[in-house]
Formats: sequence, structure tokens, C-alpha cells
Amino acid sequence: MRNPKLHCPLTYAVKAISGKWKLYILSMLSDGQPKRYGELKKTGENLTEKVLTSQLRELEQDGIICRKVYPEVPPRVEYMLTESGRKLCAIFEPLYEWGVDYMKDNKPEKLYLLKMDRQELV
Amino acid sequence: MRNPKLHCPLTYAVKAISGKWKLYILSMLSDGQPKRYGELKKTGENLTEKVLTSQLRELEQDGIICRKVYPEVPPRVEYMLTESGRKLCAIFEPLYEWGVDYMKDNKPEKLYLLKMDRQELV
DNA sequence: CAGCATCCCAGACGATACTG
DNA sequence: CAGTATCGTCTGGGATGCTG
Repeated sequence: MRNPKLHCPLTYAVKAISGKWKLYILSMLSDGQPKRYGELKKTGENLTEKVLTSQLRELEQDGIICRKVYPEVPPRVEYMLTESGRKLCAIFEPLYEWGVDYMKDNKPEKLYLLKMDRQELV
Repeated sequence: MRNPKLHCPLTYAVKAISGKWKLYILSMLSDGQPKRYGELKKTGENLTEKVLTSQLRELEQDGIICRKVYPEVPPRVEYMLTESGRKLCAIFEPLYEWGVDYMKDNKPEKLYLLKMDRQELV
């Protein structure tokens, strides 16, 4: 390894956000308002409960979001960004900008990726 | 979607660097010196030819690296970052910093991830 | 409402052998 | 040297149904 900047923490960071629905979840939570499980599920088209739960658990274990259970009936569970999660979301801006350029340069053949937009980030 | 910052280009960007050996390759190329196929293979422990080739092809199609073939015998092929690739690597710094904090907060149970370090980023 | 339990599959990744 | 070609494996994600 020549460039220490690219050492393990970067791999960790990328893995932490690499789940198929994680950016969707982070986008939902990025307004700072806690969201209920049902809300996340409702607006996530084609997102199944098993997958939503697994993505939430992973984000929680990675300290990016936190889960708050209200002892009520019917049950209520809310998810929100942690401090670490807020920092992470702030970092996304330059990466987003890079993505804009990246898409600009892409040929029409690659637009098959667009199906992901509808699915993940309506 | 509430936060447009998290729209599709970010998903694209994350997908572009999500291959298992892509950060390794980018780290190797980030010193600006072109690298030969054999060099990339040699220092990448457990990295097979098929996988190395596939990762290189994907990075190339995404405009992050470029491939230069020298018409010689024996054959010589060099890979180097494109302008877009250099921009991308520059963006990694804050993400790397976030990863450092992220690792600091992690409990020992999670150190199983360390096997990835040896494997990917020696 | 917020989930867990099962079963299943495509695609990423790896091992091995071969080649212009 | 810089790859292809095959085959096998493993797991992230999906479909469906059930529950405290």
C-alpha cells in the first residue's frame, strides 16, 4: 500500500454503506426527523420486511442509526441518525457531485441503471 | 426523497467502488504511476486473474481507470487513473477520516473485519 | 405495528486449467 | 505476460407466510 489514505478505514466506510437499501434509508433519515419502521417500508417500493430489517440492523450495529422502542400497544419503533450517521451523510455531498459527472459521461447503454432509481430513491 | 443530495448519482458512485478489489486497485494507482497487470496481481494476495480482470474492466467502463496496451512481445498492459478517477480518490479522504472514527467506536467483536485488511489492503 | 422464519435464486467471487 | 474459459461456492437479497 502506497497511499495510507486508502487504508482499511475506507474499506470499512464503503462496506458500511454498501447494502442495497442503505442509502435509501439514510436519505429518508437525513432530514433529521425520526422515522417509523412502517414509514420506511411504505415509501420503499419493493422493499421487503426481511431486507429492511437486515439493513436497519446493520446500520445500527455500525453506529450509523439508532433504534428507539416505545413500550406501547400497538408497538412503535423509531429510527434516526446518530451523530456519526449525520457526519457520514455530510460527507456524501462531494461523492454525489462526482456521481453527477460520472453519469454525464456515461453512454446511453448504461442507463439500465435507471431502474435502480425508481426502486431505491424515488 | 427528501434530500436531493442523496439522489441517484450517489448510488452510482457507491456502486462504482463497491467491488471487492476496487479500492485495492485504486490504492495501487493512487500514486499516479501506471501499473502493469502483473504488478497488480502480484501484490494482491489471493486475488485471482479472473477477478482482477473483471474489476479492472468495470473500473475502466466506469471511466475511473484507463487501459493502455503496448504492441510488444511479450505483451505489456498498463493501467492508470483517469482524471475522473483522480477526482474520485481525492474524495476518499473525508470518508477515510469517518472510517477512522467508525473503527474507534467499534467493539472488539467486530474485529473479524481485520481479515479483510490483510487480504485487501496489505 | 413491527417484526421473524423459511425457502429460494442470481450474481459476485474463487479455484483451476489453458492460450495468443 | 496478460489474459480466457469452466466450474463450483457462498451470500445478499427477494417471496411468502406467520406472530407477539
